Amino acid sequence: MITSDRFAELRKLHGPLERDSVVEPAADRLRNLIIEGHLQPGEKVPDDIGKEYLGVARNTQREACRMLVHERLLTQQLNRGFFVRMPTREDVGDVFHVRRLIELQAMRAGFDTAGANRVFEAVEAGEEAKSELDFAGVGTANMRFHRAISALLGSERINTMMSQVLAELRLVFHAMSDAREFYLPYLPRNREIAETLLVKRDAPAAERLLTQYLDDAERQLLDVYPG
Amino acid sequence: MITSDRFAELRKLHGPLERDSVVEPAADRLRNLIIEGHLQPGEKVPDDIGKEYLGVARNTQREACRMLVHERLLTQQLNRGFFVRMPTREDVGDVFHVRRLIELQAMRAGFDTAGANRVFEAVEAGEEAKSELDFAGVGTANMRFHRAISALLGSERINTMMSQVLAELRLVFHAMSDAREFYLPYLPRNREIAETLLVKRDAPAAERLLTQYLDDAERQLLDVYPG
DNA sequence: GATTGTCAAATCGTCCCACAATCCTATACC
DNA sequence: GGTATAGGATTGTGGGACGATTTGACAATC
Repeated sequence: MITSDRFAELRKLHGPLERDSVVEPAADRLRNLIIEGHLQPGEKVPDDIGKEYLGVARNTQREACRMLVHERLLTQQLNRGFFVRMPTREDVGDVFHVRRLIELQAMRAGFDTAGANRVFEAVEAGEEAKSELDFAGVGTANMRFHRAISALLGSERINTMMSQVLAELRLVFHAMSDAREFYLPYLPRNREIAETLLVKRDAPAAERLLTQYLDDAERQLLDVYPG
Repeated sequence: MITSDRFAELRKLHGPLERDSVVEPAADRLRNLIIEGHLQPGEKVPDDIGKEYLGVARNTQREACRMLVHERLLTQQLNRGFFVRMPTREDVGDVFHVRRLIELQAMRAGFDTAGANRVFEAVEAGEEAKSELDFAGVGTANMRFHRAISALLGSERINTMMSQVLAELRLVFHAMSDAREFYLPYLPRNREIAETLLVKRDAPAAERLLTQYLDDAERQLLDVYPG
């Protein structure tokens, strides 16, 4: 259940909302609330977090929610309101389907040093988070790694697709009881993939590694994810 | 410039708006207005088509517009309102980038008879439209063909991505002066691709054909598309 | 004649309130 | 114990208000 205190508290933490347009930043905040798990999958998004946390009117919050519905982070049930999306097992399969399509193809794309750097930065961010036992950070870094990988394709559209798909995947983790350490064993594999592709420049091998990675992650996830 | 008469006229044509939720159907109508070219790229979407054409309040129309911004059909300029998106040349390149990613991969996917049927239905719809000199119909059928192709991948997410990308491509055509007959020469190639893939079952050959198709279409488009 | 400055009208972004439709809950009844 | 029902809460949408911003015209200045 959601209490007003919670949002008053968060609002105090994040400060008031200030920028030119109001809807986008409001949507950003809501998105973060969801991605970081402050709003659990299945949980209702009350109609007036707007006033309490975001400091925007009901209409405005609705616009923001509508955007997040479009991003598959929320669902809307008529006359019942907005809820944090609860991905099904099929959704998980589909997410990995898309990831295979994009990420494996990215292995075959060319790359420049800037792109390679972003990949390695993500790898290192993950390892650093691991050393600090910052599990949320590990998850974020992992997302970043895979976004960096798909960014090698150099398509703005694909980047946003990938961001959305990975955000949706976060919902899956928040819907599981114990997902904290899920990504830990995958960190070394991230590095291996990065080095195979970007240093050794053995794309086919990297593709095989990534295929294994995705297969393993999907299976492991589906093993514990409730229907 | 937009006149009220125009929307009154369209409203009479399309009838009043009726369904459970109101925003989605309103967005659907706006989307059609754009896809069918009644609203030209670059044109402003007045803040109150809502009342005049959609029969919804300003707030509601805003929500609908916001959705279409998310679909890349509209852009929003602060304090100036919503405009039909005007794709750049880079956008065109990126659209084809995504299409290659998806459609070429679809050549390698398996398929069932239902999927194959949808492809051939689209091919035939195109040929029929051609025989009736219905150029708009040819364009629609072509969209349908490529959606059917990418649907072979069997991913809900990819289907919607593809729909969006193709809708965006329509903007490109509406932004050109003379795009009527653009797709005519591509109809036989659609059939050839379909038969190579689904009847002869020569996926590599189909992939080559489709690669050629996409390369040609992109080049031909960029040749005439203004910067 | 071109640039700049000013001002009014139009439009936009947002908030606020109203009200019907719907859902939720708890109480009463069988 | 289960079902019906009434009342309250919440949602979806309409419509208006108001400040902020843009736009376009017109005057002032270089």
